Amino acid sequence: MPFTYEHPRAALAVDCVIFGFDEGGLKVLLIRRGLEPFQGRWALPGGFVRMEETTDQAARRELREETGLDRPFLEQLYTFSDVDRDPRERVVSVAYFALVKLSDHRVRGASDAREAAWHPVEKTPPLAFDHKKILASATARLRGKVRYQPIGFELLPPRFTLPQLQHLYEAALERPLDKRNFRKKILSFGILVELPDKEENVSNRPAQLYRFDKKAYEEKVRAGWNFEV
Amino acid sequence: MPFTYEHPRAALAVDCVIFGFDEGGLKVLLIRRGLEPFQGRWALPGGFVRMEETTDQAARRELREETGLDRPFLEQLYTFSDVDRDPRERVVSVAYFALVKLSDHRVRGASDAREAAWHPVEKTPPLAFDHKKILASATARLRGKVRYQPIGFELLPPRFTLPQLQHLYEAALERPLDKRNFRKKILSFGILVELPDKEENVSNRPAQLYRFDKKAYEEKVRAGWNFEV
DNA sequence: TCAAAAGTGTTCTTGATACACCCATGC
DNA sequence: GCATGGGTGTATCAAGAACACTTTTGA
Repeated sequence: MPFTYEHPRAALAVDCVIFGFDEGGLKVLLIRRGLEPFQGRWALPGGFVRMEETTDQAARRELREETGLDRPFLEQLYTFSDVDRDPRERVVSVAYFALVKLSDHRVRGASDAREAAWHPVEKTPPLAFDHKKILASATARLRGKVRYQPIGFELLPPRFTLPQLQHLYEAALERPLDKRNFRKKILSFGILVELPDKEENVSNRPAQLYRFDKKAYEEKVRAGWNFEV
Repeated sequence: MPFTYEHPRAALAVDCVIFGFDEGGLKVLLIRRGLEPFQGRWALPGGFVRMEETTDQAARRELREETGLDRPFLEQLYTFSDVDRDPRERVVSVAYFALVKLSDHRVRGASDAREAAWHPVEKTPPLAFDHKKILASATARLRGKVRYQPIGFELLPPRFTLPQLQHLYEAALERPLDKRNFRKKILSFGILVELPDKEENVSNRPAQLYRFDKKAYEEKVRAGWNFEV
């Protein structure tokens, strides 16, 4: 129910599309709503913006509350303002786009009052509000972004293999990539460091482990490099 | 001065970065403020979002009020929410990015109470609020967008020459382009129609006039074409 | 020894870049 | 006839795409 105003104003909220990645592919973090409207439905984590914080700060706060992570990759996505997107009253929502390492993070889940879970991006349950639209917009952004910015490293654990990275790219771009060309390209960027170890406990040839060289990456960004895949 | 609320809420505004192009280069439409704060300073055209309209509709309304144009190219840019971006009270602004044909349009200018004028993008006067930041964000978007979407046609008159188009690209990308390679590339897209006429009243060889073939363009977008310059 | 996934080079094709001279017009 | 900007083609180089076999491990 709306508050009473001298002149009514829209409420301002943030919603976060939080992507993760594991063997099962791209995942998005959803919360099951405990209250009306849309009670019992899954929704993007979000909440109202406080008077003393920016929308960025609000998104970061939500993200910390839901995932416990402090410095995730986070950027503003788009502002959704359909007049009736919330049945209670006018709520304008600034959507954010976040990438987290599933390895870092265990969802708070049932310990909290709310139920939270990772869902495969390509088959989410019905969502509350206009969150289906927001999610579609976020996956489009992910697909676009992955092509020219090496954001894959935000989603993978600190030590990862090239096949893992390739699967991530294939999931984001929704098309298969040639193994040899992919390796050639990625390694040519010079932002991966080969580690002394290999994958363990696999029943096939173990893959080489790498880590992302953030320093080298930032150098090359400054030097105007282009990381188009 | 803020209204009185049970719980205070931010006000919601839109600001429009409206680009035009003529012989002098890229221009942006600015309004000189008649009221405090920032009285007398130049600012981006904008205003508050009404309860019964989306931010898109509010931006379109502002644009129509300032330029008289009805169907300009318009897209959402970014939402600016710094707590003290407006000295009066908390105002969150959704910025929009618009392209108009200067040929279509004469600024309402002094007829209105407000003074409005086109300023060269690369040397604008000091701006009110955080509008310098918004403008910088818009020019970055323009530079990025021009590379893969033929938005040049939104800024040029219905009939234009290839040298005009090239100058526009050079202004947006802030670097010179090779004439022959540019023509080859642009014509290869197959979205320009050669008109029967040539430029007039020039003291040199008159340039061929073209028009943009919107139908062909939309066909090719559907077919998955790529218009990277 | 078999199954499963990792790793490795070369060829071909395509698109990007670099570059210099003649042409049409107004004055 | 001269100054001004418009218009044209080719050769070189770099990057992207296609493609098949050998290697390492656990079972």
